[in-house]
Order: sequence, then structure tokens, then C-alpha cells
Amino acid sequence: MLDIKFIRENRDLVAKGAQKKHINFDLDGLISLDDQRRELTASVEKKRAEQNLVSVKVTRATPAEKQLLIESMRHLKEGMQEEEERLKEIMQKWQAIMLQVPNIPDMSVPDGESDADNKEIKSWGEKTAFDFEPKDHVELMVGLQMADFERGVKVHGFRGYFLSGDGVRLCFAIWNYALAFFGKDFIPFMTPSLVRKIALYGTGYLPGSADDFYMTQDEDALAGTAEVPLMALHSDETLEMKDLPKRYLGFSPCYRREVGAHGKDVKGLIRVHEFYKFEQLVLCEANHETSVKFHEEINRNTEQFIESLGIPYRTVLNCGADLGLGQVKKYDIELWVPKEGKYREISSASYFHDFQTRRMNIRYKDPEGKLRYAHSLNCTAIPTPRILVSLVENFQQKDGSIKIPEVLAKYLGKDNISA
RNA sequence: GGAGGAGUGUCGGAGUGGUCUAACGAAACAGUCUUGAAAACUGUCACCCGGGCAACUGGGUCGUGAGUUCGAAUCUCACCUCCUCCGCCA
Repeated sequence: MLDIKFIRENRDLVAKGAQKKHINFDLDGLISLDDQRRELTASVEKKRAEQNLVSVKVTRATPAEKQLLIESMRHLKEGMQEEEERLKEIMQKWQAIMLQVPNIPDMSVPDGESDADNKEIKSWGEKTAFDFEPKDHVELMVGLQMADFERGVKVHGFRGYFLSGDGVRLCFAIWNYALAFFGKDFIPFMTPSLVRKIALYGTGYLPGSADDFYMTQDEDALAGTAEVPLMALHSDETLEMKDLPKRYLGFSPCYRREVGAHGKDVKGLIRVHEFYKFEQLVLCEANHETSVKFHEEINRNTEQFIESLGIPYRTVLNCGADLGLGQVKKYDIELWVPKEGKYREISSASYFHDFQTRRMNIRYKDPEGKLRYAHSLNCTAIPTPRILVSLVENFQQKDGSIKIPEVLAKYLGKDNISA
């Protein structure tokens, strides 16, 4: 959410920002609605002031005077009630629209129509070359009994999967390694995946993508990322400035309906309804430079994690159309998938300025004693099992076995997975 | 699942229809005193929206939302959260 004062004073900026994100919204409509809101509010408050004044008089009046005063109040109230009714309607519309005003993308965000227009800003490692015909991760993992997709579909349905044997052990090794790697600077959290809808509004996922979430019969949602509960963790709180920045590492199951992706990635572990993810989240002081600094930092953390595994990757700067409602700027890290011959996203680093914290009401007191909305950022640390796709495909051997990177071998207890 | 109780500022806590501009206490901060500290004393001690260059000023906020009333922290309803007991389960 943006500040209405900011919107009014920077209409061009807001309009251009929305355009860059390819989001349609009626800015003029919002401004004229806000004009009405201001006008009506002023009028109602004036009447209420009069009411308060008379109210005090009533307490000191004689019984006869009291009757007269109460009569006059009745008239005042009739006019006020009508206005309050209208104000209430306007406020409802106003709030609904305010929740849909997109945050303004950074200058450095490239224009573009879709993720195809994201700009590669870095690539690391040599694309893996094989002196044999490589297999895809489905064939490899099924062959090594690390996963079972047929029975996964039987039990769960479309996009269902079981992990088993070394597939499970490998996941645990990755988790343990990730906990040690990121846990140095970040406080680990296991978060609730069942969240109230308010947490989705606060993070900016709602309104807008209601179809992406599984809902329970109690109207709670299954979060698609630990970002949601971790942001809600400090909602309605005033933090101590000395405690900033907060660096949190969320670990949680993640649930996604993938309704907009019915035909996409139907095989394997790329796109599943249920997975696990470590997520970095930062709350810091409200300062653009600080946000930028942490944005680079958390993205670099994930790059370094991938580098330590030795998987070739590239980093892209997302274009305007590929930014969410609240995001100012976003980097995606994509890992090389040999059998597909392309890079696939495994991480997303974004910053929001105070877009989320304003909705969540997360503030801190600055040195002048002024309350300010903190800034928020988040970045994937590591998603499982998606990471396994690149891991097993890049490190497969001619005999169908998988060589395990040294840093993981320590946690797995062996340096290869074979039949 | 059933029965009952509670929610007031940073914390404790008073207030059950109009002098609430929310008492009082604690903590915190500043000052006086002191070699320094403690104690004592004095003062400060919410947030949101609007108007004003400013001093200041209008409105709102007592878990949340609706309602009753000329007037609500106080009465009614719904919801949220917590506590106690019973039941069920581990």
C-alpha cells in the first residue's frame, strides 16, 4: 500500500509505475474518490464537533433546557447520519482501490511484456557438458528410487509425488546444509503454513490472486511461502530501532494451486502443489539505500549457496511486467537444467520499501522519536525438491548414478547416489 | 464439542450511560540535589486522520466490527484472542 498523500503528490510517478508493471488501475477514479472522502470527512467532523459541544452543555443544563438541547441534537444527527452513511460507502471503495495501487518499480527495472524480457545480468559456471546422452531428472530419480511420480499422482492427483530413499536423504542433507549456511546470520523459524487471509493482504498477495491459494473450511489459507507468516510475525508491532535489521530464515511447507499453469511443466518436480522452502526475510530501517544494500546481500547469499554446490546458474533482473504488486525490484536466480537445455528459476529476491509494512503495520521509532514504517525484503534461500532437478541432472554420471557435491556429501554421509 | 470468565496506554490497574480531557501506581526519559550513583523531588510519558508557517487546533481510537442513545470505555449483537472447568484425543 502506498500513502495516499504520496499518491496525490506524485500522480505521474504512480501512473507510470503502474504502466511499467502492465497493471491497469483507475488513478483518476481514486483521486476523485479521495476528494469526496476528504470533503465528507471534514463535514462529518464539523458536525461531530458541534455535537460534542452541545453534549457538554446537556450535562450542565436544567431539565427544561435539556429538552431543548436534545431536540436540536436530533436534527443535527439526522443530517450527520446521512453523511456518515455515504462516507462509509466511499471508505469501502477507497480501501478496496488503495489495496490495488501498485508499488512503483525502481528506475533500473527494464521495460518488458513478460518474463521473456527479463535481463540476464550475470552467469556463473560452465553449462554442463556430457560425453553420453544425459537423462532428465524424472528418469534419473525414478531409476534410483528417489521419487515416485506415478503413485504420487495416484494418491494426491495431478502434480503429486513421493520422495523416497536417497531422495529424502538428499533433501535432509540440503536442509541441514542450508540451515548451517544461512543460519549463521539469520534466525531460523518454522512458521505456520495455515494463515489468516489478513496475512495475505498484508504481504500483497491479496486482493488479486485469490485463485492461487488453497483455503480451508475455516476460511484460512495455506501459505505459498514462509514470507507470509514471517511478515505477519511482527504485524501491529513497534520495533526497537536497535533491533533492526531483523534477519529471519523461514522454513515451511509451501502450497500453490498453480491454476494459471495447467499445461506447464506437467512432469517431474519443477512445478508441484506442495514443496518445502527456506526463505530469507529482512526488516530494516526505512531508507532506500539500506533496502538496496540488503537486496544485493540476500540475493548474493543464495548465489553463493548455489556456487558452493557447483551448479551453473544465471541471475536475471526482472522486467516491469514480471513484478508483483508490491515489488520495487526483483532478481531471479535460475539454475541450468541440462536435459531441457535451459535455465529454470529457483530463487526470487525482492524488496518492497514500506509497501508490505504499511499494510502489516510494522513500525519502529527513528532517532528523532518519529514512528516510521520499516522496509521489508525477501529472497528464496533454497526450495526443495525443485533444486533436485538441477542437482541430479548436472551431476549425473554415465551409469545413471549421481555425484554429490562435497559440501552436501558431508551431510548425506556419502559422495554419490547409485542403484 | 459443552459451560463459565476476561480483554483499558510500555506494564499493573481504576472506571459499569454525561464534569473521562481515562484516575492511581510502576517502568522509562529529562532536570534538581550529589564527587558519582542510588534515594527523594519536579517535569515529560500514546497513536491515527484533518486544518495551520507556527503556537495551536478539530475529529477518531479503551480487543475488532456493527448497533441502541441527544450522548458509549460503560448497554446490545457478532467476531477475534486469552484464561478456568468438563468432554474427546495424543
